[in-house]
Amino acid sequence: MKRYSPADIEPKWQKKWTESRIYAAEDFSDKPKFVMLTEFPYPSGAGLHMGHLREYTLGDIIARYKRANGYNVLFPMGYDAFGLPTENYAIKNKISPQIATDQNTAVFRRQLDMMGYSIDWQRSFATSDPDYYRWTQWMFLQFFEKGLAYRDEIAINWCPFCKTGLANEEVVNGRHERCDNLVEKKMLKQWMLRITDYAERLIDGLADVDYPPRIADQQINWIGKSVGAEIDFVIASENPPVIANKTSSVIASKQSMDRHGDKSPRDDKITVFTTRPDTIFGATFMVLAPEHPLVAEITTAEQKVEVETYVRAAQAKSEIERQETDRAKTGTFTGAYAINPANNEKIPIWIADYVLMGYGTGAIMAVPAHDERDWEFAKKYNIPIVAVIARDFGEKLENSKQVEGVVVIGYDPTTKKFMRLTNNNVKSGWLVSGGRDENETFEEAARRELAEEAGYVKIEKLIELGVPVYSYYYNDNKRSNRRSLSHNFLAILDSSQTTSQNQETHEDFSIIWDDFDEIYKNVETTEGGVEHWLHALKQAKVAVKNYEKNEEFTPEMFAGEGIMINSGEFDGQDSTEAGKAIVEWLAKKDAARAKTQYKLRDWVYSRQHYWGEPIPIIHCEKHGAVAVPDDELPVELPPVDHYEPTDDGHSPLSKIDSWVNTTCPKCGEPAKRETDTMPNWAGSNWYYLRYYDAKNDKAFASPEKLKYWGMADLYLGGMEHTTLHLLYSRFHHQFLYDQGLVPTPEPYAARRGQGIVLAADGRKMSKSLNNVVDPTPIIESGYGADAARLGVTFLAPYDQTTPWSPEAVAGCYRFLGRVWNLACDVIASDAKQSMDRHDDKSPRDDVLRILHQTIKKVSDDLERMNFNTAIAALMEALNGFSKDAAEVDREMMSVFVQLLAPFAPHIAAELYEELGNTEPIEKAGWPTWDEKYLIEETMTIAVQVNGKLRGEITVAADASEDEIKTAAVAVENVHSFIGNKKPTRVIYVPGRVVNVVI
RNA sequence: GCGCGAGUGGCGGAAUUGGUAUACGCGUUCGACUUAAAAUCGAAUGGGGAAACCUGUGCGGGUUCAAGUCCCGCCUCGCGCACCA
Repeated sequence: MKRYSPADIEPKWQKKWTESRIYAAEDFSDKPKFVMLTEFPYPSGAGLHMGHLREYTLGDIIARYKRANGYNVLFPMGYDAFGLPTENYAIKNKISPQIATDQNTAVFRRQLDMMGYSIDWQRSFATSDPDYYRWTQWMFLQFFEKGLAYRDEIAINWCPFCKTGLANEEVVNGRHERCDNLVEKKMLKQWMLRITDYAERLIDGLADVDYPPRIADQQINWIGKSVGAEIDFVIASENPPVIANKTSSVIASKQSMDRHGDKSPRDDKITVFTTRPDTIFGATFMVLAPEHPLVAEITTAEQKVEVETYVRAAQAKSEIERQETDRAKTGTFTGAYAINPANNEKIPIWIADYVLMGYGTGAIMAVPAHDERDWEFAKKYNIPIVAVIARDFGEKLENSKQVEGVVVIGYDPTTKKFMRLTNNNVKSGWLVSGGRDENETFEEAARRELAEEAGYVKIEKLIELGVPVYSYYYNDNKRSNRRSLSHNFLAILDSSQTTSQNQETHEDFSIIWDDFDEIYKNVETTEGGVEHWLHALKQAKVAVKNYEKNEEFTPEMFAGEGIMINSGEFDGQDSTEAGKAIVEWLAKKDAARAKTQYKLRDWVYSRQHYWGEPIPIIHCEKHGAVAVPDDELPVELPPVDHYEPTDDGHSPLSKIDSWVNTTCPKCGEPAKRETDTMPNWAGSNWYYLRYYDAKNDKAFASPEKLKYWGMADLYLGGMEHTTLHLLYSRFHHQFLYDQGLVPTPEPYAARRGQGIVLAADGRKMSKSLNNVVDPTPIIESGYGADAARLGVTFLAPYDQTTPWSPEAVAGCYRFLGRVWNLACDVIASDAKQSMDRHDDKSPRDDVLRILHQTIKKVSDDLERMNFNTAIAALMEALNGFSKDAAEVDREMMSVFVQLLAPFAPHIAAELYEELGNTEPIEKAGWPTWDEKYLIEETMTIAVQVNGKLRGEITVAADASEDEIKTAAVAVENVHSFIGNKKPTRVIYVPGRVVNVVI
């Protein structure tokens, strides 16, 4: 035979496969079915890239492996053809998008064929085929009829470069994910899909499918579920709102002028959404988003100019600017007040751009003690901070009796040292602390304890260290559990009193003065729960710093759960429980209701472009938006002279009067067609279903075939689609399921994301960096498709982002050349009819063992999708074979080639035939291993002394544990390490290692 | 800031339940073949050391006869989200 030459054998086999249709999937086959779905390509002008190569090669490996294992495999392919890139390509090259699509899909088809993929091409289509998008439009009308497709005029994301509206998911860091241009806000009347109705289902459905955690987490995160409550705050009536005049158009609205005059107090309320109703007693102000409709109504005359200025400034800020999180908080007071429904306190209403109109109600109750943003804001504008949740330290103890007390940290400003008490044990110490007596304030208790325990009475300044804390302990004397509410104080001592006086009650205590780090460490060594002391010390450190800078001490912000304080009847309750109780309590007064919020927004479904599915709606003056009747579908794209998008928010279709003007399907009166088209994602929402019945012209697919094929068993795709296509198509499918149109609640049984192939320099491949590697030239340069397939698979685990390595393909090519040469040798010699040779430990046994080990390893690795290590195992096997090449016969070589076939199908098919097999390799099934060939006569065991490797022993496979241990100790090197010491233990791990412990 | 993941030779990466760290490939060095080069084949290859041996999986501790793997505390990088109340 000749040398290995992929250029000769690959096209030959590709032609055979196409002609024999050997990879066609069979509807209703008796075999178990397996749908291997890969994301279909967007047929851009650039052709197949490395990402495609990796994804489709992985898909093909699995498809071929499953087929060999007896599955009826559907491995389909289509084209996601509608959308901006094709339109831009067409405009640039002055051809129609249809022609551009035809040209590009032809290129893709040729390139995919070159790779030898086992695709069932009978079922292929492009989403821009009218036969296909007829059903895309039909499905849109199902949403429309159920009220899940609706029109709304809202401020949407607008890409000024692409001149189209975008969905939320298409905006990444304020930029359009496709063209990377900054996105603007624009008011447009848009078609929307009510994906928010499915928010809960989209989360719940993840429990029933096999997605990697990072994908499921990312979707859950994006949906952004928050459980909380809506609470109404009545606007205080003694501040009559000013009537805005006509010139102040920024905040004046017609509505506000109309509504002023006759309003009941109940109407004048601001509804907020909060996840922390438990903190409501600490709501010391409210904040409205600058765009909030009530801003104009409530602003007082004195504040009008300031508020208008602020609102204007907020509007002028770009989305990017408003999203910068490290920006200092800004805002302005409206002059109005609201009543906190929990405690009837009058609290000021501010506006600030850290509150977003697009989430919740666009208004918040601000609780500065327990929310970082509110805390920053309150600090800046000197708004009171009221703590209503106390930190809860240590483990909760049952049946605790509540006690109250103080902790006092003494500080000497002259020496800058902190005080601790101790007795004989100098290592540890404690802080001044004690219970509060009846009729005594906490501050009085603090002064008394400091005097009694430490003997200090002159205090320059006593500072309460923020929020009181709870801690738990067991009281030895009373033999019961205690829960202690402790107020913490920093006592800045008066420098005129340099030594302790009056130390009456506890003369056995002595005082130690420490630097902060020391006292922190020494208190820490005290037995028992001192967490709350450490917390108090940290607070004291901050307070000292403030004191030295002559600043007020601002209590810390605490956003966690804890115990209720300053909250009326709810005091002492656990905040989690109290939150629910407060909502119920307010609900009885009709001032609150439980509410779940999602970050997910409804899906902006309109695009102002030519190359997409026309939205099949007719606008009639009498009947409004009317669905195009089913028998008139598809609404085909009319030919146009200019495809360029316009700036006015309308698609080029709007310019074709003959197309736009039609009649109303309901009344026959003149009417106009909708001129917006659907987004790129519309076609990919359901394409997998079309593969099940691609030629059907009565339905998008027949119920029988939908039922037979069911869910896609494995869906391989890019991580970048997790919150785009993957989320959208799950929503779309769930809706179809609810209408009884598909038999499964989820579209994909399992999802895996392949990693990105970076350029060899470790950066992303991009035209601008000029580091793009195309797969096709690699094949054409002589390495061939098989080497390219091996190369991209061998690089790294399939789901890992990794740099491309041209040398890896060269290495794989060498490997295939060696496989080829070995097979040639086997065929040429042909002498070894030596199946019967069974000497002990013959070379033939070695070769057989290697073969069966490899069958096992490759099978296991393929099941776990460890493709790179499966290839390594094949390489190892070849290395082993090469050592005893004379022992390898045709049968063994055929099995090896079968194992190679999913990865490198062309060379495998060729060699399988050359090795004398009459049936094609596709009919050969998958090899199985026999355990009896795996058994070795001897085994090598490592010998350690105290866990360090000191030698090796080779023993018979059936040697007893005692024999092995004896042999291990006898090893000369081991012996020298043991010397005359006696081993205390000898540990034997079967088949692995002996460890001698001395 | 929040969520997820990862740190192992010169490089990509291996390592079932804790059990001989660096499989496999690339690169490098030496050798064979050759007039020569390429291709191919063979050998070596974590670091230090002549060797015995020491040392070594991001850093610091811990558990264990034994730690890349488990626990505690950090650091760095990547991805996603980000003023979401």
